[in-house]
Amino acid sequence: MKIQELAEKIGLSVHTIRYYEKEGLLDERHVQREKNNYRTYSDEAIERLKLIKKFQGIGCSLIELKDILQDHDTNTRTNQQVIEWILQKINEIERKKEEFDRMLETLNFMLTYRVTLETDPEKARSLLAAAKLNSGK
Amino acid sequence: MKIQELAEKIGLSVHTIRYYEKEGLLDERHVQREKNNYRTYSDEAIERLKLIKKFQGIGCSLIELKDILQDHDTNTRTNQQVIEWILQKINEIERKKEEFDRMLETLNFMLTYRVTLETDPEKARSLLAAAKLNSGK
DNA sequence: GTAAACTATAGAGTGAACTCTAAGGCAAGC
DNA sequence: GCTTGCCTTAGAGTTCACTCTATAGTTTAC
Repeated sequence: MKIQELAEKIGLSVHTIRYYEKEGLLDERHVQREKNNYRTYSDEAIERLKLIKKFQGIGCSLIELKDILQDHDTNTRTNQQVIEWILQKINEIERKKEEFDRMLETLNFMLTYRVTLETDPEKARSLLAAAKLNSGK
Repeated sequence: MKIQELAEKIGLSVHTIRYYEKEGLLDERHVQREKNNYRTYSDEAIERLKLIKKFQGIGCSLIELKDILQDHDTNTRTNQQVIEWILQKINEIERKKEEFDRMLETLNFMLTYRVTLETDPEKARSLLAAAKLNSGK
């Protein structure tokens, strides 16, 4: 498939896809050239780009991904190093999930405050005051 | 308290704190000027900056935060709009948590693959092949 | 009283990840 | 065969969130 088709399939711009290639995130398994110099993408390219998007979603940089996503036979990283990285990422995500839970609590309080403000501003202020006392503990 | 003390307390640089002020994330409740033009920060500034850090951790931009964190009496946003924003954020976080769970699955698979590769490369390749079949379903 | 350490400002520089532009080559439809 | 649209490249521009520099004024410690 050609670049635009791929772009539409995965929701990236053609610019971004070419940029990722330039940054070394795609290799010959994902993209080849035709006689006219046009890029042709394999189905593996779809999977690869989806994986990149996933990893980006959890806050990985492109450089990090480049290092890690390379096949085991290219030896910029040893298998042990990759295992270390994966374990670390798993840990990071666990911690982020906890952070999200704390954030949900904060947002829920903000919501209660704002909703109360609509109907009973007096009560809202007392909620705020109570929260301040709690935070100061 | 002066800027450096605040910076040390919350783990930001003095540059960043001044930058946040310039971007409208702090107001007179958080920072005032002394006769010598030095900034003095209230305890509320600590809370505010901690909150900003929290929100940043879940991927909010500073512009977004500026809009939302302003007190209800400043009317760039109505209370209803803020409530909408909070509900949307809660939703976003719930979805992100799901994404994290899927990501953990992916990472766990990658880990299994890499660990297997250490001891039994043949088996590792069959894991990969099985995964490809599954992804194509 | 002077040197070191802090404060202020304006504005330049950085790095990541795009995003867009210009200038040209190929391809498909009429 | 020509227009429209997609493809190529190199490289410039953008945005975000800092981060740093230069220059100058103020405060503190000895």
